[in-house]
Amino acid sequence: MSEISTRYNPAETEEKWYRHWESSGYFKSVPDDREPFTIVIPPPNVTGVLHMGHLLNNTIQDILIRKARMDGKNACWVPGTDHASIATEAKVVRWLREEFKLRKADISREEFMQYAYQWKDKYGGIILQQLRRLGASCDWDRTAFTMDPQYYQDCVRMFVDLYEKGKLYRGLRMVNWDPEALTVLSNEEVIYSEENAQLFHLHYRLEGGEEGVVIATQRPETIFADVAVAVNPKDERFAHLVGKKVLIPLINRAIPVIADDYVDIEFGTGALKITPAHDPNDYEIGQRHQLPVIDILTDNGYLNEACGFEPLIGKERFEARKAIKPLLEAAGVLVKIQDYQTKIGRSERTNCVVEPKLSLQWFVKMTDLGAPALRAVMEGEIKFFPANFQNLYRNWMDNLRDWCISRQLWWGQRIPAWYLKAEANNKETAIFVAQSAEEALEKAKKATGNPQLTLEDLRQDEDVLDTWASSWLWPISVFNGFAEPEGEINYYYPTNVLVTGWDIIFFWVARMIMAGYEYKGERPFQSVYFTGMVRDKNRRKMSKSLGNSPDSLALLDTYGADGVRFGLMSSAAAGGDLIFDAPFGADGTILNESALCELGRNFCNKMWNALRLVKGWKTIEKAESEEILRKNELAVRWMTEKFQQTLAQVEADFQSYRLSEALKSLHALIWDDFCSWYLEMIKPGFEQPIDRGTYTATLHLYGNLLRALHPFMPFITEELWHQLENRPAGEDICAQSYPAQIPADQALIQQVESIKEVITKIREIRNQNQIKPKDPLEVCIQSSSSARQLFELTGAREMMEKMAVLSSLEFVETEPSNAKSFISGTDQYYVILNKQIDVEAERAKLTEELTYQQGFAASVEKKLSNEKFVSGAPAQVVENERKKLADANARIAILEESLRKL
RNA sequence: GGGCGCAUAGCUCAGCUGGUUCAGAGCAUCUGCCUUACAAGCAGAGGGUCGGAGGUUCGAAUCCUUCUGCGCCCA
Repeated sequence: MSEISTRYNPAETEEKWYRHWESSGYFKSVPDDREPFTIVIPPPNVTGVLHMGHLLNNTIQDILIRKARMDGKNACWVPGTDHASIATEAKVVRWLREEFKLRKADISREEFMQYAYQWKDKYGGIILQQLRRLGASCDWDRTAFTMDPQYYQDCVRMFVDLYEKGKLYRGLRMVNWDPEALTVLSNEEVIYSEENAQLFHLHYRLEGGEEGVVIATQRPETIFADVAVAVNPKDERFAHLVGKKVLIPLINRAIPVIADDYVDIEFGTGALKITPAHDPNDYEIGQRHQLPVIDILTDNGYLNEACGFEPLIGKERFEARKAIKPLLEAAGVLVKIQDYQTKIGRSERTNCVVEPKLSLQWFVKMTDLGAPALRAVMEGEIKFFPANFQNLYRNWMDNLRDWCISRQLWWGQRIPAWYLKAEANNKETAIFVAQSAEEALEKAKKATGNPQLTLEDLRQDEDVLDTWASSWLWPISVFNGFAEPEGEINYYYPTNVLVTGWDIIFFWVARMIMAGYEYKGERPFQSVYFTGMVRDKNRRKMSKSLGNSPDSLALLDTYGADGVRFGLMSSAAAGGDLIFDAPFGADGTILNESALCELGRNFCNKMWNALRLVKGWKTIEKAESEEILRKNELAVRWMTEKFQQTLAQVEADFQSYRLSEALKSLHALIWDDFCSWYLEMIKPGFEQPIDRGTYTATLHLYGNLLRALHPFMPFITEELWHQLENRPAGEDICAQSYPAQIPADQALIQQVESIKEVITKIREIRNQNQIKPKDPLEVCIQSSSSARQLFELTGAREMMEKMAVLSSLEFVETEPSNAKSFISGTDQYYVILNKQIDVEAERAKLTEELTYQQGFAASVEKKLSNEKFVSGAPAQVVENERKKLADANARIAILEESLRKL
């Protein structure tokens, strides 16, 4: 035994087993006659690295897929990566600058794409290697990428299809504009945070008079784009001004005063300048009142000619804000400046303040797409875990706005729309949306009636698709469902469950549901398991930029994949955030440590040492005595039933995706029931052998535990599975079936629980009286029918004698002297002590217990004497109460008797 | 401003359909053990008015109302 280390070494085993599993083809899936169980991975960014969120998310998927595999299903977990248009493009741009001293503007689109693919080939897919370290049992042959030629083609096909169905249009809309990256941003890419800002109070003079109105604005440089001043129609202060005109300071352009409910009477001065080109709300108000739009900013955020105020033309927006202040003061219109806090949106990538901008973009009409997607979730066709995410989902689906899917980037699927070169940029009237340039040309020839047109006369839209507008096709496209709708997608689709963070419920989950119904007429997945966010001790979301996230690979090194998986899962209820406990060092940097993962590592050690114990036993054919045999047989019976009891719980937990609960049940079963109780029950004396029957049964039980745990902790279970017994080739645990469920014998479990309770109470008395664990004790049992019944269970007496270390265990009619007593159930036990009992202390203890029992009995009696309870409550509940009362009364009788004798 | 959620032991959280598997787990704390698999361990213990108040019910941590204190999403 000395040759086996007392510590489990994950580094040695994990790589070995992963390689073995992969080369054995266990993770591969091809359609067959088994029931499929499909998961598509939420594709991580192709150039991303494994972070804590990935660890959690992919551990959950792996647990589900391994369980399904062991359940005999055709388990298929499709891995892949997302091209992550804006994030990757930003990285490529930086790489070009740093490695090649190139700016994006210096090279052609084609050259840029070549570099981008180079970058992708070099750094892409690292994360997929890292997922292997975690144990992820993906079918790697199916690895997909959202920019694969086939996937690209599906996006084009989708675009053309939506356009032809009238569900896609090109239009001028308010969008989030990043003036530095020069692209539209999705809402998700805009990070809002509280910042200090200033509220300028400006006086707008009434046309032809001195009176006027004071408005409050945070952006005085945009006054040149004002087209109105709005007040609330209920605001009496300004009622007389509505319909009149006021003059914009500095340029004295006249604009109307209008009334609109949007204006908050309480905020600022109650009067709001309306600047449709530079504020989304103002734009909507402008639309309502048919006001013009004056755009005074260039794409990179400089004031343009349209502002009509010479001194500021060509100034950057924030420069202009500084510059305008003295000018306003000089003009006598600056009433005051007020500091205040407001939410400012910045670009996730460039940290540049996002500019609302009116821009010509492609939009998907959401109303038609949203209806079936909302219905599916509300009617439970797609189930959410936890269910209350339905509310969040509905809230968003009820307020759908058209989806801007064009991005001014190169890295992505280029929008398949062509325009006539003869028409000016962004002024196109003729749009040809087609699968290819050639098709577009045909359409153009027809539409224009000009057969002389050539490809040279056409210009393709410069923009690419929003990343989500490709990833919403993921569950369909990874099975080539567009090109081969009758192919294997018919087998794998709809997928079984999607596992993802709730933060992308709108961006991805909702849209996949829409795409599913649009293109397959069917839900893309049966269930969605929402994971929580992994947060640090201060409840901040772990992120690279905050530097509060441990290095996930370092964690895997320190605790092993199983240790990390356990640490994450043991406290990650579905939807609940996970407060990860990695502490910070003195210098404020995150330490790659975790008490949670330590628990997982300790658990591995525990199982490892259980193996060392069991494998160290010598066996003999027959137990040395009948007593040992009876004890061991009871232990095996009990452990078998206990296993079944927990297994039923685990299966139920899997049904409702309560994976943390399932893991905790298995942890308790293995650590407490199996190691602390069962192994101690059957453990032979020092250097003593164990009977073969018990030994074989123990190996079998141990194997069952390993199989039940395997989905959660795949590596150590595989290692122990093979250490436990010599297995023929191919008998790997990951290809075993999950243990079969058989109803557990609850009565037997209850009887052994009673025995364990007595053992624990004897140990407690040992502790209190400083008796060494190995000193044998004499214990007497007050004779009663219930006590005799308990010990009629074969092996019960022997089990108690061993576990409590007793020299004798006898029934008595009268209380022995010099004994400490305790009550278990309704029976009294006496532990004989070779010393004088402190009578007063004993009396006090008994009296306290008696008082409690009497109070308890009284409360139960009161309940039972309530006619409404007896007639109203279910019979089982009433019966339970009667039993409680009877037991309490029995205990009271024992206590009173004991007190009398003292 | 609109919506959603949370409050249970010192900490982090379970607690599913209202009822003895209802007041739980892990960590932390305390006591005793280097016991022959494991000190990354073993045997025990203490600790809570389930945020406050009211209501429904035979019965409430659980359902309803309200207050307080915190999150989050959307505008």
